[in-house]
Amino acid sequence: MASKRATISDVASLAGVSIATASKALNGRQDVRAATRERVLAAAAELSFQPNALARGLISGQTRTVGLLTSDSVGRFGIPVLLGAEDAFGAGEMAVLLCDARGDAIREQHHVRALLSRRVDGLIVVGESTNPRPSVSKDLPIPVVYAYGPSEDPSDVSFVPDDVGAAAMAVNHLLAMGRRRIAHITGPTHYKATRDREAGLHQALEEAGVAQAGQTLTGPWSQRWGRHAAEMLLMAEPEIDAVFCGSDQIAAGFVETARERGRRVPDDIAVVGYDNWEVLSTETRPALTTVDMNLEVLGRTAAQHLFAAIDGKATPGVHKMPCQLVIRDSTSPPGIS
Amino acid sequence: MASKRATISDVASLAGVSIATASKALNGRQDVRAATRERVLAAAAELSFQPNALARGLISGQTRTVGLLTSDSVGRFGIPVLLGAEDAFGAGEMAVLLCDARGDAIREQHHVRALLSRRVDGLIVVGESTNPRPSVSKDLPIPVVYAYGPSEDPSDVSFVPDDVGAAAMAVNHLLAMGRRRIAHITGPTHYKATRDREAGLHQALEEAGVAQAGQTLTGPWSQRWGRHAAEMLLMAEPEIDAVFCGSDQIAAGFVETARERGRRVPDDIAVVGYDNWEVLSTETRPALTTVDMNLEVLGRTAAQHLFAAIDGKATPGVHKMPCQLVIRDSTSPPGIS
DNA sequence: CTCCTGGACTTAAAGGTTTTCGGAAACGTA
DNA sequence: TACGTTTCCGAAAACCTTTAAGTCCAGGAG
Repeated sequence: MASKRATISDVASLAGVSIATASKALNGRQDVRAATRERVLAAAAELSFQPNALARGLISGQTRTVGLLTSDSVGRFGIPVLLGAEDAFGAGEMAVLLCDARGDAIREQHHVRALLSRRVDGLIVVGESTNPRPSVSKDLPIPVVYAYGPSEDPSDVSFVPDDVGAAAMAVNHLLAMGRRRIAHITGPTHYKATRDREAGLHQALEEAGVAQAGQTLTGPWSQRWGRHAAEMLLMAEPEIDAVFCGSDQIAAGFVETARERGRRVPDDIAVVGYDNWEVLSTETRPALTTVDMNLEVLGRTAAQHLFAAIDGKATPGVHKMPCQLVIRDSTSPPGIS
Repeated sequence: MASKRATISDVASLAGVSIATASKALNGRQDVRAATRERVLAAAAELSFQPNALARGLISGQTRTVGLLTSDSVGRFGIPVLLGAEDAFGAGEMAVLLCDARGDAIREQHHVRALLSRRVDGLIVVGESTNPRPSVSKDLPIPVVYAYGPSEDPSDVSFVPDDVGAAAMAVNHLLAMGRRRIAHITGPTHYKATRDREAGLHQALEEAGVAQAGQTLTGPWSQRWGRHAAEMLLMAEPEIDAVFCGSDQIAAGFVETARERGRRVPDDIAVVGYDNWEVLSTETRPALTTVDMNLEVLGRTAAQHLFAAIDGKATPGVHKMPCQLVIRDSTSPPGIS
């Protein structure tokens, strides 16, 4: 459609100057008379000139592009991290090259090579869970930052949510609301998230000198499991006054069954979820108090840190990012709701 | 960390040949003796040579990169489309440059310019709703394909779900199950999706010579609205035996309230949702029969079409992609469930 | 008058790869 | 021996931009 794209030499000849002068004028550098600059700018506008980023990158060695390598395309957790990162980059003039390895190590290596070949300035690897994952490759010529799923190698840079702290915060909230018989329903134990959140629960209970009500119940991350666990729990420990759930899905299931069994939430039993998955947490009745991992902030922070690393200053290690407790009706004091 | 990256001239001198020969050997072209090729390949492997995609793109004019421009980062609908596209590209050697305009036209133009400057080979624009949107720009030197949200300009290429057909299919399913008093609860009328789905409903009812039960109820796309509408509907039209809902959220709300009001689903009232948002459609009781828009397929198709357009053969117009009815328990015949 | 200074502009190299074309060697034929 | 053909390889241009270095000129100082 559009005729051949204009190059800087087209602009230069239209303005009647040399290529070098055109370049200087366009980049706002010294040694160009104001009138000349005007002429060049006018010519560039007329030809709607766009500098070729490839040629520019070839010279400078900087492409102003980063790779974003994700393992779980469809994942609930990868997306916000990705958005946060894209946000941080978009503010400047960075671009994001998106790759999805679908959890396959071979494909991941393939993508890393492709990104290297495209001379990206850095790499963000976002995991599908907070379980540590193999380092993407030992000696890459570019900095790498891990988000959500940390690297196994402690000399890499990783950003993860502070699950332990968040769980403790959630449980402390329940304690502050006067609850003392707190049960725990959560996900599979092969998730580090599960173990971390349980650790946070125990830590908070221990500090307060309160015993956990019943055993921790582990199962899949599903609403169905929340309902099933609710039945078991209400049978085994009928006197509980609070439940800390490992996810909003589990919490939603618990709330539903508790209602059906005639337990009032929050009056009889307070419930805290995890993830702040809005379609669940705001639509249950009552709306769920829940932990928000601030994943967009995490992604943005990871991206900003990648900038720093590109500029030379990296701080290795696993950085724990604070989470936030979103307080809604499911933990209101009795009589308020 | 890693020493300076190897160039083809490093490979050539290590193999003891000229740059031209090295290039030919690496690209598997003629006019190279087998033994020479071996030597070059060995040298490349030893230096772990990666051809510089920038230099390559500069010459060929093809970057093997496409831009993916989305308006609603966080959107439920953009994501699967994006994944499908990424999938189609990843199969070849294409890379995806991701941009999020956050629904801002200015930012969108900015991103288009940046992508053009990076010399992408094509552009996919994914919309946040099926409402037609302004064409991204009149005369772009590269092909553009619109996915989910079509362009206002009929000479552009757009791929959208066939909402009319899908709604008709859903209603025909209800009719086939023997339902005759079918009501409709849906979203805001300023969504084309709402209007299309209602059109499909009417088309199917008319063909069958059946009248709609009550007025169409429109409100927000929320579970809350589903509950509210359910109360109104069960009051106004107590004899309905089926409801076609404009989204799974609305359907989930309806089902919940219907249960509470003592109506059995599906025995008394069959329910069909829309979107197949699994966290809702499979976790309601009973699980929802619902329309799956096959958005990943749509995204993949759009990407494949973009390939074709890059190679010169585009077929303008709005292409309606078929949807699929996922049948679950919420529409089983009475007595089966 | 010469020399110097500094501004405004141009020339040319560099960056890494692909590709065209020409060259050289080896071989067969007359 | 002279010539044509085939096979393999290398020199150099091209892609587009940035930048270091160089040219040219006017004007001021000595």
